[in-house]
Amino acid sequence: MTSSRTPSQSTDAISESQPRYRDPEFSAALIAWQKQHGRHALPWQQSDDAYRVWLSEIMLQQTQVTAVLPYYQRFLQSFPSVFALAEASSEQVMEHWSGLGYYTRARNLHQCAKLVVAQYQGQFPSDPVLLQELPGIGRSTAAAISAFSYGTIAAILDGNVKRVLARVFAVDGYPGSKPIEDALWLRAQALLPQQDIQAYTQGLMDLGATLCTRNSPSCERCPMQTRCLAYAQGRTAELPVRKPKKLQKHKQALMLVLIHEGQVLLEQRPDSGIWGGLLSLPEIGGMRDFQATEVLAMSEQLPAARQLFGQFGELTEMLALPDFSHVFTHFKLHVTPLRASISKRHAMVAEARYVWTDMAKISSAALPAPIKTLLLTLA
DNA sequence: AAACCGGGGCA
DNA sequence: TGCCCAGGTTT
Repeated sequence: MTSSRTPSQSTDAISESQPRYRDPEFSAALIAWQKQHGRHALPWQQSDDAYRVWLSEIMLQQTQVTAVLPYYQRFLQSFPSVFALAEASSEQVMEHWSGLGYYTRARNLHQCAKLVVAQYQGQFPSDPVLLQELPGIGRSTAAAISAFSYGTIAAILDGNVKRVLARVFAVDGYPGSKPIEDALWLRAQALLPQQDIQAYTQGLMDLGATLCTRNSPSCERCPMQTRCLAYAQGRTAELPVRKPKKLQKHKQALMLVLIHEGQVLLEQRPDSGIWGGLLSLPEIGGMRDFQATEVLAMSEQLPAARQLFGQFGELTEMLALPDFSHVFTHFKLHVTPLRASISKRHAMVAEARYVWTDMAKISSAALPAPIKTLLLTLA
């Protein structure tokens, strides 16, 4: 089998096992640019103390530099070492994080400090593989910490770096997808310099944060301009490829509007789930997923509606009111309100979760906004 | 209103 | 293992 290999196959096999896309000029240009034009005055750049580097990297996840600055300073004052942080109470830590957002970061931070003290005598490991086992530290953050603190040559790949690489190498496809992300990690690793890893890593971050921005990048000042494929192809606006918008989920619900002598029938919703614990209109069949192209098959549900209404009075008429919809974070709810009239209200209410409520009190009742709006138009 | 985001958590 | 989410900010 080996003897049948063509020369080109052999070459491919070799290049597979070695870093591909090697390009020493890329790192050289980036390092030179960083030293001259990059950011050097940030507080966490004044030390290679792993504790400070780690703290800054965690704070900078999903948070901009300007927002982090005051928190970083205050945090260091109160917790000057990993030991101080490990010994602090959760309340103290959360207090200092309060306002930064993404509070699981703070919980992971505290837990991580305790682990570093317990497992590593307060010394953050220099091996990115070990760093990555700690809570709140992923592959990219581990590489950044070890590079800045110990000079370890390891690749980062955060959102800024993805954007830079996708543009410079005109990488098509959504960078969040597995194959594209894998390809970008390969690039990031192959491009690593043999020295100046701090300036290189900082340069990647600076370039993405200051010049190679999402919108209207400053290509005229970019050290990569002559080698940027997206620039050459006039595609900086379309690269990196945006996340494919996930198709909207739709749910439908049939809701009953039973109004009699100035009162409306409401139902207490379960504590969990949408509109948890609020009063709402009684619902038939629950909220069901449906395709946007489908038409609500209301006729199938009319018997159930008739039966429910019948518990509360002598049904005389039912008619569908106009549909309305309401957008939630994860789906769009389409509601068909079904209006009923009764000639006489039964004395007994079938279940305690149903309550007759004065229409005059609707505006001050704890109802979901779209339901309240509907009822107010009927009042 | 819609895109974006590193890591965690869960199918 | 791979996908999706929570919980924020920015455009």
